[in-house]
Amino acid sequence: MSRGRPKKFNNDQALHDAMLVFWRHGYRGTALDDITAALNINKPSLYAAFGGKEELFLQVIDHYRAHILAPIAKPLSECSNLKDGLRQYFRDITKVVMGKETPPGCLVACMLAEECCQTESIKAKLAGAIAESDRFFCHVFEKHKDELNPQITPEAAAVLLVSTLHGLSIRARAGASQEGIVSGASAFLKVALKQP
Amino acid sequence: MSRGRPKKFNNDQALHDAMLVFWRHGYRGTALDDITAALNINKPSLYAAFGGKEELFLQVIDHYRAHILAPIAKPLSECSNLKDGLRQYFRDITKVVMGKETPPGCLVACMLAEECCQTESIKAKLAGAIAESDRFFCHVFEKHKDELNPQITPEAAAVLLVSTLHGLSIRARAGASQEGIVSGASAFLKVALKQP
DNA sequence: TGAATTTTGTACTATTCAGTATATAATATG
DNA sequence: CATATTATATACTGAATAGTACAAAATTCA
Repeated sequence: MSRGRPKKFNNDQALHDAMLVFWRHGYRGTALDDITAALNINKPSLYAAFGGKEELFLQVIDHYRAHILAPIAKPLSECSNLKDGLRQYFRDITKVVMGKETPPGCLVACMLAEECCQTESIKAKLAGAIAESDRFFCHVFEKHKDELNPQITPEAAAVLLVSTLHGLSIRARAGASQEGIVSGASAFLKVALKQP
Repeated sequence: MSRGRPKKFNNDQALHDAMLVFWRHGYRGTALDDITAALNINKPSLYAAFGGKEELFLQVIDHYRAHILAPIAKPLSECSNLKDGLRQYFRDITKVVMGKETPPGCLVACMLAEECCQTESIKAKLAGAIAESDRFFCHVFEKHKDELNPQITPEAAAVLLVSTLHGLSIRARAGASQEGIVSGASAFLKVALKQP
């Protein structure tokens, strides 16, 4: 064990809990005291571990992408059949968007709407996350181009998919029913894939 | 003329200017001092005319819907041809979403992402705005059902359209290029309408 | 055991912000 | 002209908030 008084919290768990607070209350709507209360730690500990509010938030976004988005995306990148792969993906991602186990909506989308015009580093990080989502889905659609509606390119389909999910996030944020979210998601599936 | 000292500002113009401030900086990100500075009035005047921050914001949303959204929607509700009507609508609405003359994104969508879990009255007002958009587009699609992709119902098409625009708002908020926004919008048009 | 080291806990500071009290200015009416 | 009335301007208050100073606690190592 290293020297000095032992830490009473785990950095990764703390990041996860902080994520949930930001996710629910937004960046501006979250006070650092809300976070220290949720994590049951003190402010100096928070600052020592993560830096100030802005730096903490940037790390929260990384955590979100690695621990919430990536596991859902992985099966899609490995699927042999686009239709089934997307179905599974939408099942998983709408569960997140609807906010049954986590706060509603996509964290990236919601925080971007709020904070984009305020803090440049946050805008850049969130914009980067969207760009990577675009690239990911574009790659998936290129790989399965034969299953795509021939009216649209893989690039456009990726933008449409990501935008649809972000729009559904807004809707979930408004308290939309499960039906509303699912109907939007399945509408995308129906029109974006080539019909047999 | 009425008795007493005359007002130095016009309520509607003030609402418009306040809208622009909220639109750019968000609800939490806007200080009342930002608004009084932009309108060149004092806080007691603001309170006398509109009430506190929350009440002012609710009126700003009404103003936005009446003066930004409604004029764009009107031609669509009167068009005889869905394809051309939607094309015109997307031309107009993407101009707003891209934020050339106004701040980027849809005000309703962006403020909902930010403030939904905080202030119940604001959430209700914004959720109501989305519900009305849904109804509007659903009505339009029902009227022109013959032009719609038969894979989807008018209800689902309306949810998909509104969600797509909200998602593109997020994207615009991230600083997306005009191409990115337009490609998403035209992708919707290509897949949502019946192909000739 | 005692010094060095790292984290924790408490208390504090400076700033920002929503909302208000009070006084003053400008107009209409009698 | 005097009074009532309405709006403006300045200054203030109390609460919240990001960030920090400093001392106490807990651990390792010599």
